[in-house]
Amino acid sequence: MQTPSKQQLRTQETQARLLDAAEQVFVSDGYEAAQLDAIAAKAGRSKGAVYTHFKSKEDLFLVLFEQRTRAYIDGLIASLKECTSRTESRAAFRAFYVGLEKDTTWPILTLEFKLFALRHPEWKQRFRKSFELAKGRRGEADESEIFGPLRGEQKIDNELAIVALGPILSGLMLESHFEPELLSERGLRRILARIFDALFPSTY
Amino acid sequence: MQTPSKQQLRTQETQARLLDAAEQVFVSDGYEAAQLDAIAAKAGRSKGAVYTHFKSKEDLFLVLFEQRTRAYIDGLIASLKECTSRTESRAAFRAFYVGLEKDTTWPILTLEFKLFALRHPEWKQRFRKSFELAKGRRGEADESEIFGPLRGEQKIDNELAIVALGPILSGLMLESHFEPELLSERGLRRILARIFDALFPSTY
DNA sequence: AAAAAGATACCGACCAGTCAGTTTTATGTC
DNA sequence: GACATAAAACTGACTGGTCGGTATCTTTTT
Repeated sequence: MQTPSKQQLRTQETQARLLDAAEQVFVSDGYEAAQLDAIAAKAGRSKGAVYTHFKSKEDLFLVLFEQRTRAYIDGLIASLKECTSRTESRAAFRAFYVGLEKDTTWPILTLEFKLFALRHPEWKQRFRKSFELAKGRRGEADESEIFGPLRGEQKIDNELAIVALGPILSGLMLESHFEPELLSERGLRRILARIFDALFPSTY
Repeated sequence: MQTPSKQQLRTQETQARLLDAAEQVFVSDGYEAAQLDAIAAKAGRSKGAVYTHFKSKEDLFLVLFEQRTRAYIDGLIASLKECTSRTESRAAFRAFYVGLEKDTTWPILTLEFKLFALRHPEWKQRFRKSFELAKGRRGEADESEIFGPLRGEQKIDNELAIVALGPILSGLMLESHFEPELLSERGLRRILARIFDALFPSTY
């Protein structure tokens, strides 16, 4: 891998800036209300720059989705790779999930992505691609069978639990804005931990 | 209470039609993308009619929120009122909550409401009013102390659990569109039941 | 006859997307 | 190295469609 040219660096820099700015604006205003001018300004660029790097507002949003989903999965995989025993894996998974309560952006962003996908069936295919990529990589990591060798109902419950974690976090995160005392950082951690332990009993 | 005049009936009819149409369009398109023309058309009225009954698009949305929140709480209270024992109350609450998985509109609508409130702090006051009304009525119903006489940590965990239920349902409902096999109606019921039982143990 | 509900045509602000022109980087050639 | 030329990144002004809101007129109810 050779050192990137000045132009490649420039491109990377601008794209990263635009994606970061887009993330902020999409989360705080929502996809529809988000303005490309605002995103560009926050990135220290002009709207024209957006269009040299992305095909459209929708494309920018989808690339952001793909990029962030990959990063999220990478983080999860990384924290699982090091584990050697099943108990260790479970603890790492639990810590990763419960620790997400500190990130106020990601849970809302995923909500926005899913609402968008729901309402733009023409992009569903592209979303599915990322979902399945993520699923595949999680599957790989799960070769070690973190939760088990499971069969029948147990296996289904486990899969159910895995797909449920993210949405539950998103829902709670959003609610925390309206119940700041109860769903404080501490409260969130507490209830997330309870839910995790209920969905993933430490012994089967 | 005297029989309503023809005009009052007309008004009620139109408002109900507009609110029903608004609910559908807001859910399927999202607040920002929803068009008043579309809402009016779906209600068999014109945009002008919207403005004889509501101050603005925002007002329509907020009235819808207030109306639906009241209806939701009414439903919950009604199913609790009949109970005489604590076990009965718990079962009724559980059935009510787990049964919500059949309603695909309400969970998404609440998401939309909360995202709106998050992004329009100028309306936060009006939202809070409805939230507190709902909370108050739930408190009344809870005079029978459905979940027990609780103290300390237990009491906090119980309150946490109560506010968590709704958002969890919303998150899962949204996710079910992307995991239709796992989060089928049956799958949803199953995981909702598990979560409920974990958050509200039948014995303390 | 007057007041309320509703329809329709219209306006103006807003904003995604475009385009012509400028700056920056890459690729030569001597 | 200096200089020319092309290509890519970027800017800023502009445009055209969209849609919340309004004003005027018609219909229904009192």
